[in-house]
Amino acid sequence: MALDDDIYQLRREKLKQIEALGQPAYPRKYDFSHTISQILAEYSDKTADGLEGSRVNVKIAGRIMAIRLMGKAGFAHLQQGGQRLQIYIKKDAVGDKGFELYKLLDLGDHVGVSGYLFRTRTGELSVHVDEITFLSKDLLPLPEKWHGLTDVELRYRQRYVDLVMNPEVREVFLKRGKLVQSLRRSMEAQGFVEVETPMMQPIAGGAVARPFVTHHNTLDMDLYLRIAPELYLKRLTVGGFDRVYEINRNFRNEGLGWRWNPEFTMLEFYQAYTDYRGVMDLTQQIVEQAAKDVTGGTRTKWGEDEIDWAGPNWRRMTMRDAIIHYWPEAAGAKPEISDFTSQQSVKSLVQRFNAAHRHIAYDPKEPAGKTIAGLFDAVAEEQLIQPTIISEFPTAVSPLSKQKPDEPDWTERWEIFVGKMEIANGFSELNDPEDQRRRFESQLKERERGDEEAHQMDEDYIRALSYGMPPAGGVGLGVDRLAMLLTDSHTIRDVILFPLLRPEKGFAAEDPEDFKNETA
RNA sequence: GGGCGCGUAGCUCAAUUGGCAGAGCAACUGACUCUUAAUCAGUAGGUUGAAGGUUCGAUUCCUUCCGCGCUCACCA
Repeated sequence: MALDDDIYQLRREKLKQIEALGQPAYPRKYDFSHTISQILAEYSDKTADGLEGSRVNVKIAGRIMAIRLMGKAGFAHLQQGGQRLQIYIKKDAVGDKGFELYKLLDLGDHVGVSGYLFRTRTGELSVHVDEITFLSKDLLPLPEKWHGLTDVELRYRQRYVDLVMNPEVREVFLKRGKLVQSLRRSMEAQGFVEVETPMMQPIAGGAVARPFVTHHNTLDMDLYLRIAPELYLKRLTVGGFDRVYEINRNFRNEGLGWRWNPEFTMLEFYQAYTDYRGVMDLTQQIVEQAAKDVTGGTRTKWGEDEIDWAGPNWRRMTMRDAIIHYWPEAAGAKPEISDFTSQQSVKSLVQRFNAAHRHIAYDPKEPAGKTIAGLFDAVAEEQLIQPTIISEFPTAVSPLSKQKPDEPDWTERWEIFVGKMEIANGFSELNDPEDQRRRFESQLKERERGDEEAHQMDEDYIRALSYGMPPAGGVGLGVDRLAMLLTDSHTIRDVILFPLLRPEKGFAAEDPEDFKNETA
């Protein structure tokens, strides 16, 4: 981008000429009488005669998205609030100075106009302008007017331009806003209290992921950007907040992909005196309600498929049943429930699957439960388009969940899958401090085995549990992924306004080391 | 990180077998007082991502690098 190129200079020149006409270059305010959407809503069905009979005076503001000059008159389309309205400027009506100003306008400029509503010969609702006020200059040219901006990199880097040019992008983010609103409303309706817990944590806990590290100078300590708020929210249940939730960012230092961004938004909530089944039903309701609030119905398009969010369409099965159900024919006879009990039989399942289907990584030293979870991802996740709740996860991959009373290798935990994505995760919260210590210790063994993502020991968390945490169910819900599903967006970057990108050449940030030295 | 693909004017895209780098929109000048992808006449705009190589000649072929996209493996 050249800020000193010809068009930029030329438009600066025009801005000076506009000032010479007595219009400030960057005025402070403009008192409009209507938004464009209000006018479209109120007057779209009024006839030409009707508008002439009782004249409607309006004052609107917007960005010029199309402009046509014809000698001593002209048209333009103003865009505001994602809507467009045509204006008609006639030299006789706006005067010499007003018309001079109109001739100095460019695509992308902001103006305010006052006038009355009428219909043109072709019937388009328009404003017959009697006064133009200049509001702000667009010094850089907008992208081409009917293809818009399609270059994906530019769309993400210059989202402001993307939003001006592509109304469907604006729509996605309005829907995302409605989604978050709906989630908050559902939580509040159930008596949950919204809280904010640390983003910077001395121990990155509550999930299994690699964290980002940062440093606090005064305390001279490293801190982790949180990978989850979980352990803090559960401390709050110890403190007597029986129903708490937080909607905020988590940070995970992992790869990027169509459903992964290093920072992502999560709704996480904890409800005392219930278990995984209680929060399962609640989460299903919340999600179904969100679909209704965002889209107005319970059926949404998802690529080639249609997702039905209505209650009766939800399926529930255990992880083991899902592996059996979705077991590929090519991999031979379906597994039996008993195949999931011993290390040896799990290993042979993996071997059968790998031989027939595709290769999944397998480390014979890892716990059988971890292998089973990997097997589930490979066998079943790809098949789960319609809302499906998978329950009973291996204890080995669930260090914070309560075990099933009759099967200690399995936990009271579930996840919701929709459109081949995990969108929520909930469980009966482990509140026995001694059991929790043992789970952390076995995670530490995994860490020693080379699993960088295994959970760290958190002594203060165990101390909190030792004061007595009520029985509780807790849930994490991926807001970005739900937004993707409800807007038919097939990459997470289309529901994040400013996704992470490599820094642009020439726009590089200051070296953090320099900054450190300056402040030291 | 591996594999595949892409990078040409501000934007959207062309360029035959390796043979003069082009169009539309945007911009500039002029005409036009109901247009709407306004129209009409004219003008300007390029280190073809960068460096190197092959060749009489490279947007085109080769190598390296940079950037982007898709995809596979790990994470939600």
